[in-house]
Amino acid sequence: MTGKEIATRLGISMMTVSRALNGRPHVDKKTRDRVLAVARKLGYTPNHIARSLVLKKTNTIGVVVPEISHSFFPEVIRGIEDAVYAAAYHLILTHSAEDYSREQDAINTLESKRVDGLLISTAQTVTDHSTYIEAIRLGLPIVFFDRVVPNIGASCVSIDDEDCSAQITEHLLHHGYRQIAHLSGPPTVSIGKERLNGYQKALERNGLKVRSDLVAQSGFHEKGGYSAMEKLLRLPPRERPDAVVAVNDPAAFGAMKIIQEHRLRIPMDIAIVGMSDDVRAELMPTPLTTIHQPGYEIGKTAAQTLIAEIEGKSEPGRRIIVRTELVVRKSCGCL
Amino acid sequence: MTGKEIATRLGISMMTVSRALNGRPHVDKKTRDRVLAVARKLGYTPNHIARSLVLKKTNTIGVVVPEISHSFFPEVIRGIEDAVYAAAYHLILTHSAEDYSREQDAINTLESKRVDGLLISTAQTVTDHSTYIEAIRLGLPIVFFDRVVPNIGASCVSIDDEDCSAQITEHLLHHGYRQIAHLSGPPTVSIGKERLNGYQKALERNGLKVRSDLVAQSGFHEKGGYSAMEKLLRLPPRERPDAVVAVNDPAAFGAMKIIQEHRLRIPMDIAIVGMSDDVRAELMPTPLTTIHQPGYEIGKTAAQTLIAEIEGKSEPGRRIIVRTELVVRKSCGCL
DNA sequence: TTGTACGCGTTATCAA
DNA sequence: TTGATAACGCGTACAA
Repeated sequence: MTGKEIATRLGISMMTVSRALNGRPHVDKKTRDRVLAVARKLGYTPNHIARSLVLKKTNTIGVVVPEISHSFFPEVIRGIEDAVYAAAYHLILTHSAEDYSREQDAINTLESKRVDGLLISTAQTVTDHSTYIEAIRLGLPIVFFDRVVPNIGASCVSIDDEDCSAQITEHLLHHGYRQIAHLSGPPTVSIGKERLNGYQKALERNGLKVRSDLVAQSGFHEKGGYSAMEKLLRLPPRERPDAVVAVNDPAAFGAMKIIQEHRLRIPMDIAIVGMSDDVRAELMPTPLTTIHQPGYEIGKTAAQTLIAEIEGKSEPGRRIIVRTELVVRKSCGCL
Repeated sequence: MTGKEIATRLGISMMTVSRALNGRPHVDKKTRDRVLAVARKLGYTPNHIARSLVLKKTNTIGVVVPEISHSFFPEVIRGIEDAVYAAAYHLILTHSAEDYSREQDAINTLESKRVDGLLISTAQTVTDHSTYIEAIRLGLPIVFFDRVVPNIGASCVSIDDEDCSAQITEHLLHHGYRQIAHLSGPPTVSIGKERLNGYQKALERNGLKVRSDLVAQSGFHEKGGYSAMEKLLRLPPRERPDAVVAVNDPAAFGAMKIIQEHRLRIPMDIAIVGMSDDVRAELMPTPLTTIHQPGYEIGKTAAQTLIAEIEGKSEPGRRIIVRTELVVRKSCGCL
């Protein structure tokens, strides 16, 4: 079913059909009604592919996430979907599985599919930003979210990672902990670096030295948290941490597991805090103190920002910070 | 950057460029190398829109899920994404937010975008199947997953809901429970109906009558589970259930909450089981016995089935059952 | 109000 | 091995 068929069937021109179907002016009401009637009867479906080709606009945005199934990103995607739906856009979803070359693959195809813009949260293994820069140079708007790449001309939507990390570290300091360790994320990813910075600055602001033996790289997952914590527990008793700031909740879960296997008590022997407020955080044997990261809002804001840029209503290169909230539970020992 | 530009720049025809770029035969090796070199230098990106228009093939499938953020569907989507990526297809994601008209909207746009096939899990409020039937009639393959619509010519991938429900009900029966209640899903959705059937059949097979006062409609969410259970707890003590089969884990969580508010003990006073194996199930104060639903596998299988049908390698109308597993924890009282 | 010509970027077909 | 032509379905610009 094409517009042309409707046209010949009605003995009118394709143009009139097009105008009628799109609710454009300059078409007689009677003609319009006849067109709409025939269209409905014949089950006409407009062909967005053809339309996109001539208009050079797909009303589609491409999304690249590093991971689909861990509670935070689904929330973000829901926020994106809501914003995108409200603006009558659509969403091609790809995931990089934390793999750089797969991410590049995704970006290339998304470009081939002529999406109007890109929403990206970078993979852990990303080191080179040339793909992003090239896309931007060619006029394809990009908005980064959560794991962002600032200062290359793209807008970024995230929480203030450094500040969050400093805030939760200071929460521990104010409650008397002095040997505070950090389970750090991959240093290649923005949030890994910034959360480490926040942790260090909080210590320094409070007159403590940063001890490098108290920083263990865990990555973002439970397994990494487990083994990084294992390393810290091997320190001589007097040098062991009395509290731990994990780069995110899953890493904290892994750490909590091995702490318990060592028959140490949380928070009495070791306090621990996370970041992200995973669904599981409040259900742990000792509920986890953490920072709530509003995934839905991050997604929605990122999508709205991107669409505004696509439509020329907003300039690229903005840095948008979404507000977070400290959620105090039992694992930090102050309740 | 278009193929035509490469052609004029090299003084050859567009067709030769096309052949070279797509690795087709009948093009001189030297010519091919020159084309590829220029393409790279100029940053040429093939235009899938134009290609799709002439080929009548987008290599894209549309996915409609009722809900994005609740642990099961993200798993499914990850499975879909993996299968789709492996077959060099892409994925347009939409969500219906359990709303029928929004689902129809999504299907219509997906048709307009000329996706090669549809992967659907129906919204709760769906009553009318004509949109699906019409799409199938027009030659657009559909595969339903999880919440399926059998017997309309589309393949369905799901667990055997009736059997699962019967199995977990019999697990309770074998352990001596006799007044078993059911928190049921919406009767309009396949899994709601079938799980109710399974529950009833299990009772009947074991010589028990189904008591309608022990069936309370909870829907799929925590809140519904809470209020449905509230109703059951208002029964006179002797008529109260000694065990509960919830239609899914979230409904069970809601029920557990009010059971505890009534200072009743799980499983001593009331045993309870769920279905779906939510991430939170094992972390509840009393870990929940449930049936593990392999979301990743459901998604992957559904996508593979759809792609096979798109490519004519498989016939529609198949009924694929994915294996499940009973996960026994403390809430059923047999540990 | 309506219609005509042309173009969007690509591929299939057939001829050279 | 190469190229010319037509076609995919629609919208813009202009003319009638």
